[in-house]
Amino acid sequence: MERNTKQQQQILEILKESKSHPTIKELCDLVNSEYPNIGQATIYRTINKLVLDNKILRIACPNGIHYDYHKEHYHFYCLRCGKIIDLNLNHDFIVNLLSTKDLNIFKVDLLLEGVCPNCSNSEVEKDGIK
Amino acid sequence: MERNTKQQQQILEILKESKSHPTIKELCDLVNSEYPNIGQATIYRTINKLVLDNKILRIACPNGIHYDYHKEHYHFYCLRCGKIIDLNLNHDFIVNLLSTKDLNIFKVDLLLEGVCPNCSNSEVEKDGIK
DNA sequence: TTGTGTGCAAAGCATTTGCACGGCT
DNA sequence: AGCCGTGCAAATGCTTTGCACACAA
Repeated sequence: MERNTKQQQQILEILKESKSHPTIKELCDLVNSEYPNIGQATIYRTINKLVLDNKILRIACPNGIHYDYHKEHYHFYCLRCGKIIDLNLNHDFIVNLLSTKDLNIFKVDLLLEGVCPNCSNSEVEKDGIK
Repeated sequence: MERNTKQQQQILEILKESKSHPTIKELCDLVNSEYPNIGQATIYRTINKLVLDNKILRIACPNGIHYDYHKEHYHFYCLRCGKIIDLNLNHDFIVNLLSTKDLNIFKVDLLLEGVCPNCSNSEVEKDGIK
């Protein structure tokens, strides 16, 4: 039977409170700065379980995997600064868009890539994406 | 200056001819079965370059990264059998859907996850997704 | 001819795993 | 009390890198 341990609650809480979309490494640092005795194996095991249980989101960006507590929204990845911006697209609309197919859609994984307003406005590297 | 080597052409050709959406490992096997003396470092370097140059697609699935020669289409990942199915969604439509934002969209990364018709019809594991 | 790309092997990381112990239930 | 989850450290596996050589330009 499945147990609800203090560590799992604490890890989920840290991710929930994090404003950013941390990578595993960043999450380990966040967790360990508050709870130094949680081992990284536990963090990996917990995160993997949470993803499988659909309790958190796994965002596959060009610069690696990020995690997000909130669900039912999508993300934009800035190719210049790497910032991840939350998008409030209508979830049902997108699912409807795809429901003409004879496929049972459980999950929509959508990541937009481009240049965020900050980077668009900056004068640096205006000659193109690298 | 950038060189156009035989190895790069051969690797791209193998990926182009592959009907599936191979992982790096599968691609290495495919390439080496035809060209045994291409080293895996070369395959990694080539693939990474091709992705950066937007010549091939990098599909981040729950079971790992897959690659695809064809562009301008999207994918469905079957949570049961892991098969990847090409979707012919209208690219412009999806981009328009998102263009209301003040973001410069360069690329749309869309992966649908669910159960494919094959797996839906099969009697096995009909009690749910694992 | 020149310098980038390749092949090999080793290094470097990220992630997983084995095992003994701790603590939910 | 029983047993799943944890912590530690080691193992594993994937990806990158250093270096000498090959070959495209």
